[in-house]
Amino acid sequence: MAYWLMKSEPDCFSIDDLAKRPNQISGWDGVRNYQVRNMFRDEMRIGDRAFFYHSSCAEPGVVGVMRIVSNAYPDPTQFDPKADHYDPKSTRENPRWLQVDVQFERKLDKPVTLATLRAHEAQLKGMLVLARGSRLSVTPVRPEHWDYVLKLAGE
DNA sequence: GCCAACGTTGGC
DNA sequence: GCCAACGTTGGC
Repeated sequence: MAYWLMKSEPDCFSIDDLAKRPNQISGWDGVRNYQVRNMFRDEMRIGDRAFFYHSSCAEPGVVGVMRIVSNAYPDPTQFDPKADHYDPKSTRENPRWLQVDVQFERKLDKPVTLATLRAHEAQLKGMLVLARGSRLSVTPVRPEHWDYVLKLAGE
């Protein structure tokens, strides 16, 4: 089983939004980055765990844990002219963008803010979300980093 | 709102 | 294939 970190702007889709979905499952749609698409397709597997990370907000950081519950499949929003992430160059015969389904597992008792992560940079050396200029919305997390972040959350 | 960093596009 | 222009991300 692999570990991941997945960013979302809480104004757009927060961990509480995920927890309120039927069965607490949602498609992780809207990804329009080839590296992330390839990770969905080639590396992510059902049963993997992911941190839910709130970005572009007052307190960016890790706020909860979720589970990957589907394989990669075409993101339907790419075909919808009214959707924010509509891609006119993508077709149903040859879809360009993929998504996976995620299921809410739990919120952290104590969210781990970006500032806290940075304060522990020595122990989290190599964690991609801390890398300078890192903009990927989905990144792999090493098991030792996963455990350490949970420790920072008081677990 | 600013701006650094980075990805994508498209002319050549 | 190069690279300038442009768009996006995301912390601050």
